[in-house]
Amino acid sequence: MRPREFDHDDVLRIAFDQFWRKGVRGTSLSDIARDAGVQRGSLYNAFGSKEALFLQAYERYAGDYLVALQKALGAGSLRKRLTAFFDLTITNFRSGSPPRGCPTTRGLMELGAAEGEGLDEDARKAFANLVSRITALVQDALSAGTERGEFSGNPAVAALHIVTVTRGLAVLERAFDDEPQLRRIAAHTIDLVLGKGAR
Amino acid sequence: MRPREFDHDDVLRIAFDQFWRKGVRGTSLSDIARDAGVQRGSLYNAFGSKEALFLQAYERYAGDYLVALQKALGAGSLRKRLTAFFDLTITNFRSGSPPRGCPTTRGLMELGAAEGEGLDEDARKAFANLVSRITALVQDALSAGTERGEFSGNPAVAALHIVTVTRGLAVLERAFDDEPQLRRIAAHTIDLVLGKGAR
DNA sequence: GCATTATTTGACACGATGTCAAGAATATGG
DNA sequence: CCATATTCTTGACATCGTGTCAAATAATGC
Repeated sequence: MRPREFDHDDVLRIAFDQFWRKGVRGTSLSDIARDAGVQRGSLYNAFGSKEALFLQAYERYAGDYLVALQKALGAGSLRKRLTAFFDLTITNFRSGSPPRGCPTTRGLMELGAAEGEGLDEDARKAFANLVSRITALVQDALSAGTERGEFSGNPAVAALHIVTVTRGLAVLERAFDDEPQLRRIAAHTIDLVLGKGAR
Repeated sequence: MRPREFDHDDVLRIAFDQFWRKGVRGTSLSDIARDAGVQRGSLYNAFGSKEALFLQAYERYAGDYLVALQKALGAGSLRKRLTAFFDLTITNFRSGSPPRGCPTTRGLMELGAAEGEGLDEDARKAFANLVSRITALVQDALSAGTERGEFSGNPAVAALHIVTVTRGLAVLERAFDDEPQLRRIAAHTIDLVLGKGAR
């Protein structure tokens, strides 16, 4: 067995950074190989394909992201927790270098574009998995809020609605580049969910 | 002046159909040229680039779509109108051939992927324009509902929230392929907005 | 009829993905 | 301690897609 000459995780991080900055489509394996100081063929040997590499890089990121979400959703009043959740989401869209946006959502939409080709299905499942886990976190927070009387609806469908809004924000972000507007929508959503909206 | 040997609109329709079915990335100009019985070079001459062709094909479609939306949002009680709006949106995701989803959202996310390249900006504006027009339609419906006492919030931010949910649904659609779930989220959103939710 | 102008056509350059065979480096077994 | 097997690396190659260009072509206006 010949040992690998590069660090698996380093490459995933470098790849994710490139995908984030230039999009999946706009990033070539040559770019990543150059940045990582690895031969292009080695990447194919280690990861299989560009899509497979993206998925692995993305799952790495998703793990970190979920930890941060869990933290944001676990402290303070329900309103505070939801506010922190949206805040983290929106901040995440706009941190780092342009062109901004949600790497997950963008990547998924790009990958899913091709016609049923196997890995397409893997991408779908990976994303569905992340959405489900986020939804579960939100649902837990709402359930806890229910016990404390801060929320009195159906946590399951309410959580799904909230996650839907965050995905919608990821799309609007790319259209408007208007952070205050995103935050207004987020605040309005929280008001609606908690029933303290001006209606 | 030598006359064009193909019909401009026909090509836009054929192109949009291909983009819809295979995604922007998955469709080559050769595909479109073959389908349209036109030489690839002629497409470049007439439309400039793949992105420009997509944008034109997309604007064609957006026009039709807005007409349908206007119709859906103009009849009956506010609840009926919003229901028709979401219904049209979700049905639109799932009509036609796989891989389904919202052509607008998908296309935009794909196009925006590349790093600031000029046309990127055009795409952003085109999409922002569509979102703004949809939002205006929803806002009008809400305003009318306000006068009739069916709605008592801020139509501007409420409309934006509703449109955000539809964009979120477009994303979730690609992850779950679960129409009833989308409809549940839509119904819940309407309940929240109209204040008749179980909360 | 002729020049003008726009379209068509085919060839070309370039870059990206993915494959492959041959070479190189290490671990394992004798 | 050496030989072999196994894996990684490397560079070449095939294929496809975008976009450009010059030459050929076909109407239109004078």
